[in-house]
Amino acid sequence: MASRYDPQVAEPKWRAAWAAGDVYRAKSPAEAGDAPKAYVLEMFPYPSGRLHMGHVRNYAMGDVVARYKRANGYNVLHPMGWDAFGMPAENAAMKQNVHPGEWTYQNIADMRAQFQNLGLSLDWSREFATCDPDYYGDQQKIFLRLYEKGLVYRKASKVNWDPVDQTVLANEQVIDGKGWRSGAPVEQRELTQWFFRITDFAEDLLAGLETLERWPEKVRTMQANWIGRSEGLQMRFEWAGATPDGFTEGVEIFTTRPDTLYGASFMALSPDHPLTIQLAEKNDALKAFRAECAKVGTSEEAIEKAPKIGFDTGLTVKHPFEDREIPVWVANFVLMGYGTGAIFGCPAHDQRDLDFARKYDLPVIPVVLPSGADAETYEIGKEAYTGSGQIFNSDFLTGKSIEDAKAAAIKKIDSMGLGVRKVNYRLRDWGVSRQRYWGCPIPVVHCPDCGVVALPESELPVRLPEEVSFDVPGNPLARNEAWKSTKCPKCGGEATRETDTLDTFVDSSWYYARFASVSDMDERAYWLPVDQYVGGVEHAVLHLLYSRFIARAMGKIGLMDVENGEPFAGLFTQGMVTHETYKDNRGDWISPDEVRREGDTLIRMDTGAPVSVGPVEKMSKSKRNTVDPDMMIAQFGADVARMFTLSDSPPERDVEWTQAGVEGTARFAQRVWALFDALPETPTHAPATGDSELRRASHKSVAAVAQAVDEFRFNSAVATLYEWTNTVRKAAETADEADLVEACSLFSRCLQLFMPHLAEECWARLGHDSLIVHAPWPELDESLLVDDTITLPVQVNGKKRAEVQVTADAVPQDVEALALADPGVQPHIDGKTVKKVIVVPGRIVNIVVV
RNA sequence: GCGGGCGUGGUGAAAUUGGUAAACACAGCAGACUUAAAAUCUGCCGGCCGUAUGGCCUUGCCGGUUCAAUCCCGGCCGUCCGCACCA
Repeated sequence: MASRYDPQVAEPKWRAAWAAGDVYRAKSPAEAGDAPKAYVLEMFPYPSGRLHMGHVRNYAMGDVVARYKRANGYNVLHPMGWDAFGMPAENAAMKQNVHPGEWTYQNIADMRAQFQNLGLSLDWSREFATCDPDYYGDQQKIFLRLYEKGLVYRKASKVNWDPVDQTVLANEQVIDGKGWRSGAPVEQRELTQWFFRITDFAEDLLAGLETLERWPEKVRTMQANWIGRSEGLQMRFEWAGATPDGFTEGVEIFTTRPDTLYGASFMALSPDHPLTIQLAEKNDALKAFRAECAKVGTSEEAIEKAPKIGFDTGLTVKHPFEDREIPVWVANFVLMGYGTGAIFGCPAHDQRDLDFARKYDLPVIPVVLPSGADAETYEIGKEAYTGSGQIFNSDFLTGKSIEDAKAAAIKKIDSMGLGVRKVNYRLRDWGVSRQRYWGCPIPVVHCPDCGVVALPESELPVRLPEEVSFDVPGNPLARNEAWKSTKCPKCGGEATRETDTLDTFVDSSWYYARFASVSDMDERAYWLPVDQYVGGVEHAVLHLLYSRFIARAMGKIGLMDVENGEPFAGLFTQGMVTHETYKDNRGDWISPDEVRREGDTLIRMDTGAPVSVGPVEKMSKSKRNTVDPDMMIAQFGADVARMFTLSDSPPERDVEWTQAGVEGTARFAQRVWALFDALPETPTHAPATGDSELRRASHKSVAAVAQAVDEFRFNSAVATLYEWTNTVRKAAETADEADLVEACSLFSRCLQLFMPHLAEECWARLGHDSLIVHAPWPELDESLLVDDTITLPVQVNGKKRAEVQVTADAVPQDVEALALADPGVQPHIDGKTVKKVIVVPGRIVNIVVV
């Protein structure tokens, strides 16, 4: 009597066996001996309290790699922990009047239980949460050492202020002018903040991208653009007329187009330029103009639509090469944050400058001549010319190419002592101060006598106070007088603690090193870098850039040592899990489990109201199109849920969760079991010999699965498993027992990567006492991977007309003769001239006739 | 505006990267088993013509290179993503 596979019975049983054997614990370098190491890591989760399908897919992918590496003899580190600081805990505290720590640790307990139900091959012995004092205490140590090295500093600056979360945001965390978490329009505020000197590493972070061969091109491009290197000239324009106080030297500008200096027709200062601010103090009209500029929002649309406006200061500067004066304006499109906050305008060859010049009737002087244009008649209309060409109207630069002219202009300016070649970066230093409670306290104190004083390491960790209230908005630490008041470590006098906490992205930028070892650098050096990192693209310039920076910075203070400073040697960015969306006739979002299909239409289960199907979108609470992993595990088992997230789409692409699809995967699990169930009671493990179709198919399938997994093509690996199952089922009736048992043995070891519980069940059914997780990856019989005879398609003028059977080593002449004689080919070449016959050995024959 | 990706059956997709387009799966259709349903199994399943052997067409559109193009080149169209007043 055939039995059904019951995941509800089998899965807990095997998880218990794995736990009892502690089978996923990473070995120490000494225990590992000669085995190579493999550090496989998925981006650790925020403990929101609920697992979602995106987690399942993410961790299932990492698990395939970890299991594959383990089977191939690697010493694998595959840890799990929690990115546990952050706003949601404080929001919960405000809403539910619960301590953020209590809320967080409860969520961690809940999610850990959910994770454990997935049967992932995780080493839980290294688990930690970033809100553990042990962890953030070490982070404070890192902070202090970076401070000592000058890689951390404090300065007053305009910062992005999120009015909803009531905190500062880093540039990377402002998306379209809105806070990345709250979605609220970000305001500019002047605050004294802590910064990490990431710009010190701009060049290195950019150069390092070249070495990351196992990273997606897309992510590398995004980071390169974010770092935004540009080469140019930084130079000074000297005053022609009046000289403002404090600016006797002139005005510094940065340009990437020194070749167009002869086209300069105005200079523009940022509204926030120190000179502008100084002038505005004595000039009400300019003051009003600055206020006008400040009114324009920071949102994408606002900037896009903002008209270019300017204010003539009445000041003039000298052209460096010519005897002429250039007016100095203030213009709203010049940013204080880039270059020097001042530019020279060359309207002919820059669209913004042209728009500005046309509006204020400033000269437009073309100096780059497109090839084919006539220098006498060439004019600029509404569009600036930014293409290639030859320099003209430019004295000593005339006739040169743009590149040559740039070099010549820089050389000349340099020799005149007015400026130097300069590389500028778009990247800004990383502002890490956050005015929040639930984060890592910054370990310094403010002393009225000594100023900012770093705490000695012996006083770490600086713990968060337990007593905390969220009755009023703002930072609870700032009004916690008992916690704030302390002694200055330098003079012993009364002092107050720093109340800013660190951006939670600091927590996540070194956690992978903490998994490798708590303090022992030897083990950190052994495990790092992470060999395979898996996570979402949304961190392309946030977490992934910060981590690359911190890895380098920690290298400087002796706490990390990785080649090229790169913490992640391989990166894979996975797609999301999506689902159809549903709305009822009132326009409310409906959850999939409230919807029932009746014939061709969908209705609400409770009211019977019609339901309309919307677009397939990322699973989200707001659209209510989520599917709960726990429910899926209860219904189908963890193996099926995991398998399905990998089966239908390439891993980097989104996968649509469908009920029918999961049911298909569940049927597959049953077919697999039926196959093993039908084996003899005690299968004999006589070595399989010979070259039966089944053996050939099986060995080829193992090779195909291995290759697909190597290349992160899990959907293809799954398709191979499906196809292989069909083959074995068809062969089962007639196959030799040894061949059949061998096929099942090979199959179960491949299946283990995707459906580990079922694979264990199958392995046990084959009569093994040991666990399949200890089974090595199968050795292949190479001779079975190549066929003795092959079928070649025969084309006539590119159209397939027949097939011929040939031996694998047949010489082209024989193949050609066979093809020409084939009855299927004959009618198509009869009466025509065979011009040429192309024989591609092992591939195809093409006969060209006229 | 700049940069990048993608476009293949009703659907998700595959194609050893120049060599038989549509593997595998979902949905659908037909049949077997069943009193019936579910489950399971078998067959069909890109389009057009044809009872059929078979023929013609087909990888967003147009063109090119080649014996041969989903793959390479040029030009369009659509779509998604990233960046964006960065001098």
